[in-house]
Amino acid sequence: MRGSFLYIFGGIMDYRKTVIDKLKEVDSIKDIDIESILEIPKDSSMGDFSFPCFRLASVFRKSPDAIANEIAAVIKTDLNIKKIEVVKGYLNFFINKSKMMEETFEKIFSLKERYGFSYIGEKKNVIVEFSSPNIAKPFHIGHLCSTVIGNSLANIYEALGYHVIKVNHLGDWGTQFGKLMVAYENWGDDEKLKEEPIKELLRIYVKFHDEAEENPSLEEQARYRFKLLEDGCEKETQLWEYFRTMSLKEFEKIYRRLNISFDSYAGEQFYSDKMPEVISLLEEKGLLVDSQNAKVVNLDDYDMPPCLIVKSDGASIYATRDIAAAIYRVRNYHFDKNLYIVGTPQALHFKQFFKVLELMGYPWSSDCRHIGFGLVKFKDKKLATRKGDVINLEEVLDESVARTLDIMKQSASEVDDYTKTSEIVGIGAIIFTFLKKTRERDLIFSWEDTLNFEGETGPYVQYSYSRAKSILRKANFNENTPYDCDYLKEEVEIDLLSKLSKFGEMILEAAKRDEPSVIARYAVNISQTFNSFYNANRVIVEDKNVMNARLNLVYAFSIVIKNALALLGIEVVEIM
RNA sequence: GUGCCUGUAGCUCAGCUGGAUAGAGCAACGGACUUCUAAUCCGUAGGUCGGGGGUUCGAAUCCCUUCAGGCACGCCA
Repeated sequence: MRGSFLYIFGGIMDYRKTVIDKLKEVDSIKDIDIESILEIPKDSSMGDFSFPCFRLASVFRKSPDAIANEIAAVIKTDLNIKKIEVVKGYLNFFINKSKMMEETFEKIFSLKERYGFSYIGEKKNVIVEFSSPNIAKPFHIGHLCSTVIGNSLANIYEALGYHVIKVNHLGDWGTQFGKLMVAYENWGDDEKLKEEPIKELLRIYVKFHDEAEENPSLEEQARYRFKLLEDGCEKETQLWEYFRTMSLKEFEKIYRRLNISFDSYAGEQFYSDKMPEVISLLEEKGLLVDSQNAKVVNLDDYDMPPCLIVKSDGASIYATRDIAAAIYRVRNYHFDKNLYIVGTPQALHFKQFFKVLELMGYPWSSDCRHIGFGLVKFKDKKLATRKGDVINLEEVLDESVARTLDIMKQSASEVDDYTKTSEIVGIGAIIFTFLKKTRERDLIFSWEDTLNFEGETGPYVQYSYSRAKSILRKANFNENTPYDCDYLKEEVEIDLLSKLSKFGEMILEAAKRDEPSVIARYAVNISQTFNSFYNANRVIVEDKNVMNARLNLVYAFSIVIKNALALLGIEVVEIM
C-alpha cells in the first residue's frame, strides 16, 4: 500500500524509502523491521529521519550508540541523503534539501489546485451522510457540526480520488409529525408559518407537549395521525409535504451561505416503504424476537441492549430505517465506505445497528462507520439565547460577519467589497472553529477564540493568504518568473517549503482518521511559518535572483493554503 | 448499576504506530510599523501530562486501579 503512495506523492515519502533501502542494505540489521522503527524527529535540527537503535541493543549486546556508529560507518551519503549523524543512540539522516525544494516547487506549480491530491480512491464510492436536520425543528448547533465536518470529509475523500455521495438524511419521518398535525390543527397560524416556518412549527410543537401533560389523549391522537401518514392517507401526506417544504426552504438558506450542496436528500421517509423487506429479512434469518409487544433483535451475546425494530403499535423506528437505508445504499451505490457524521451520544445506536447488519450476514457492515463528534458548549453566555436553549444559527453567522466587518474597518487594508469579504471571513471563522479541534472533543465556543486578532483562527489563515497574494500583486509576479532554490538560504524558507511538501500526507492522514482538524492545524502551521518568513525577510528586494526565488515561495504557499482551506470548505479572499 | 468518552500551562487545544529538553494559540509582561496590509512578527514567564501502581532500555502515549466530569443505556432520533 505504501508503495503506491510513494508513486503518487513523491516529496518526503520518496526520501523515507531511500533511507529504508539504505538501512536494509546493512547486513547486520536486514532482518529488523526498519520501516516501523524509522521515525521523523520533532526538531529538524535532529535530521529529517531518525533511526533509534535502542531496541537493537539487547539483540547485539552493544550500546545503542555503538550500533548507530557501526551502521553509520557502512552507509554512504548520496544525492538524496546529504548527511548522517549519530546522536545519543539515534542515527539521524539529513536529506538533500535543495533537491527536495526543487521537486516540491515543480509539483506545486504543475498541479496547482490539484496539488496534494491523489488517486488512491479511484473507482471507489464513499457515502458521507451528514447534516441531517429534523424537519420542523430548528437547525441547531449540532447539525452545524455535522454539516461542516461532513462537508470537509467529503472534500478530503474527493481529493483522494474517491467518488463521494453526499447524503442529507433528513429527519422527515416519525411520530413527531403526528404531533405536529394535531398541534397545527389546534393552534397553528398560517401567516406566521409562512414568515418563519421553523419558529412557528417549534412553537406549536412545544405547545403540544405542554398541553399533552394535561391531556394525554393528545399523544394518542398524534400516534394515530402518524399511523395514517404511514398508511399514505391523503390529508396527512399533504400536511407532511407542507411542513417539509417550508422547513427545507429555511435550511437551504444556511447551506447556501456555507456553500454546501448534497447529492441526495433521501431522508427517513424515503425508506419508509423499504421496511417490510427489512423486517422479513430479519425474520428469515431468525433474528427477530417478540418482546413486550414489540419486535427486537437480541444483542445480549455482544453485551448490548436489544435493538428495537418494530414498535408495539406496529410503527417503524429509526433503527429499522437506518438498516433499510444501508441496504438501499449498498445496492445502489456499491459503497466502499459508508460514513455517518452524527454526534457521539448516538454511538450505541450505531454499534447496535452495525451489529444487526453483521448478523444479517452482510460483510459490508464493517465498511459502515460512525464518525462522532462532541457537544458545543458556550463560554460566552450571550451567545445562548433563551427560549429553550435554542440557538439561532443565522444569528450566529450574522454576528460573526458583523464582528468581522468591525475589525476590517479598523484595519488599514484596501478592501474593495466589505460586504462580500466580511461574509467570507466571518463564515470561514465559524467553520474553522468547528474544524480545528479533534472531532470527539466537546467544543467550547467563544468569540475570542473564533475571531481574535491574533491566534489560531480562520481569519489568521485567510489573512496569511491575502498577504501572500498582496506581495505577488505588488511585484507583478507571473507564473513564468524563474526560480533558483539555491537562493533560498534562510532556515525559515527551507522550513516553509519542506512543510509545503507534506501536504499530500496530511490529506491521507486526515482521511485515515476521518479528522478534518489535521488539515486545519496544518493550515495554521504553514501560515505561522509563512508569517515568520515574511516578517523576517523582505520579498521584494534588489537582488533579482533572491526576489524571484522568494516570490515563487510565496506563490507556492498561496496555492497550498488555498487548497487546504478548500478542503475545509472555506473560501479565500484576495484582500482583507 | 452497566457501558463509552474526557482529564496535558490560568483559558482553549496539539502531541502519529511508546522514543531524544512535553508543543501551539489566547490571556500576562517586554519589544518591532519612514520599508511587501501590525488581523503580523520577535522575546519573557507559565506544566507533579488528574492521582497511584505496573510493563519497558524509555510512558502524556500501553495495562491495572482510583478520583473527577460528561454522555448513553427499547417503543424519540
